[in-house]
Amino acid sequence: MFETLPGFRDFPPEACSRRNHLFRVFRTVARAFDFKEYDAPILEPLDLYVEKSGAEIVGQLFHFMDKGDRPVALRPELTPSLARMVAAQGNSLPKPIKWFNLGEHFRYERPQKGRGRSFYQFNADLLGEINVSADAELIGLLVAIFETLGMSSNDFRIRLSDRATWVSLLNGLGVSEQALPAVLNAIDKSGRRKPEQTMESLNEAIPDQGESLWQEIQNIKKIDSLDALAKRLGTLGSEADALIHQWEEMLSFLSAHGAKEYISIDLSIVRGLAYYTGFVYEAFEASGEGRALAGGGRYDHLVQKLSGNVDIPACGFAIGDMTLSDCLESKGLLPNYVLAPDLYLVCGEEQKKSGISLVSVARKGGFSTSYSFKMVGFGKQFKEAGKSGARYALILGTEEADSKRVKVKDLRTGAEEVISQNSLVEKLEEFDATGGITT
RNA sequence: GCGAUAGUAGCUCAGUUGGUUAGAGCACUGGUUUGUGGUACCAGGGGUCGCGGGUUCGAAUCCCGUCUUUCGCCCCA
Repeated sequence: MFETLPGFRDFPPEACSRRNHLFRVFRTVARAFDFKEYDAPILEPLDLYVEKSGAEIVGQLFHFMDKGDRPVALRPELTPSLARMVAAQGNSLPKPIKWFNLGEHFRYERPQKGRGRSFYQFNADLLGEINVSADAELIGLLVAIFETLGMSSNDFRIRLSDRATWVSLLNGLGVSEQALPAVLNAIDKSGRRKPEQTMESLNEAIPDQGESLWQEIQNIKKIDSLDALAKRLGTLGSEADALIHQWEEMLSFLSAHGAKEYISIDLSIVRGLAYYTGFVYEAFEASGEGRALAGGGRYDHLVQKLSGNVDIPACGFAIGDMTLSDCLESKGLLPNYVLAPDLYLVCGEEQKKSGISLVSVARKGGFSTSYSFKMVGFGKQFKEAGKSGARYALILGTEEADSKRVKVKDLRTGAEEVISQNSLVEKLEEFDATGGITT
């Protein structure tokens, strides 16, 4: 027997329909925000990812040499492909660019709760706009997706932070430009590491000041309101005014989006990646347990880094399907879908062929229809009709066939009505419009 | 890559100090039923007990290895 590779999943119909439910919501809400769907290759040159993330990334990729001796990798993320695409079309694209994608991604990592080697991600990015209203639009989209999936403010929260604020605060603490990436990285990890480990990392970045810096960082991480932030920034002069203004703008835009109730100001969010430049955020289940449901932020210089010539500001976020499915399931928000036809044909052996012709008419009229492939009795066929979950049985015996009619039985109410075969589709639509057949 | 946990039918699980032909429920298929359905009753199919080796007269059971699952570490784009 063969099994799926570790970290990969099969999707039999029920699981597939649950997955497609997520996809449907992603697409519908993204369109409501006027984001355009795009796609990119699943297989890319290995260097595309090395360029962005460094050589260490290779160990976490599915990669191999193709038959033309090209080093290639299954995509672990979409941003580099997006940057290439945007850069290729350069300045000819009207701004802002609002694009989204829904696709499978691959990472060669140890499978764990909420993390596999193959997973689906919804990516939304907004490029060519520097104003915070763009960042707010994306968080608005994220919130709208979660709300459409049935979650409320009791179910999830978005922790909002700002890299620019961190950079100013750290500058104020005497952290040099060169040491910044390492310090930010240590801050990002500090939430899931022992304090000693963080201090060690900080000492490496800034010799002998790790301990005092760690004290300050812990204080900053506790900031959870605009007032507290303003107080802390107060010592920085005019730079502080600009930062506070950005925060105020952001929060008032989020209010306008109806997203404010989901937002927690939380400076402990930094995100591991070096390329974030502005607001960053992560969505979590309300209890704070588990992996992030989604994450994103502003990355104003990444496109230039990857493309070499086109400089375009950008922000975006991604939602992974595994943590989200787990979360929705635990809240009973992933209903089991009934994959049922609308109609089921019940007929005598003599009427099989004309029955299938009738089925063909119903199908063209938009009604999903099944029938038994075997010659079995009426009783058996009714049993199968019931099991199929169909709303109506189409009954075609000698009585009906002789008079070019067909009996329609509402399998929920048990009521029946004999109608002309010519009017099948229109009568079925009528039955559905009035809530079925009643006696 | 490291540590822990588990693996018996499609699913959930029994299986005695090692002892005859490995079981149950659900699911599936067929029948009771050749014009009225999901119930009921009856029957059936389906297992190299994860895989490989070892101990033993005899292994689902004990030992070793290996693969896979789940959880944690590392990492988390």
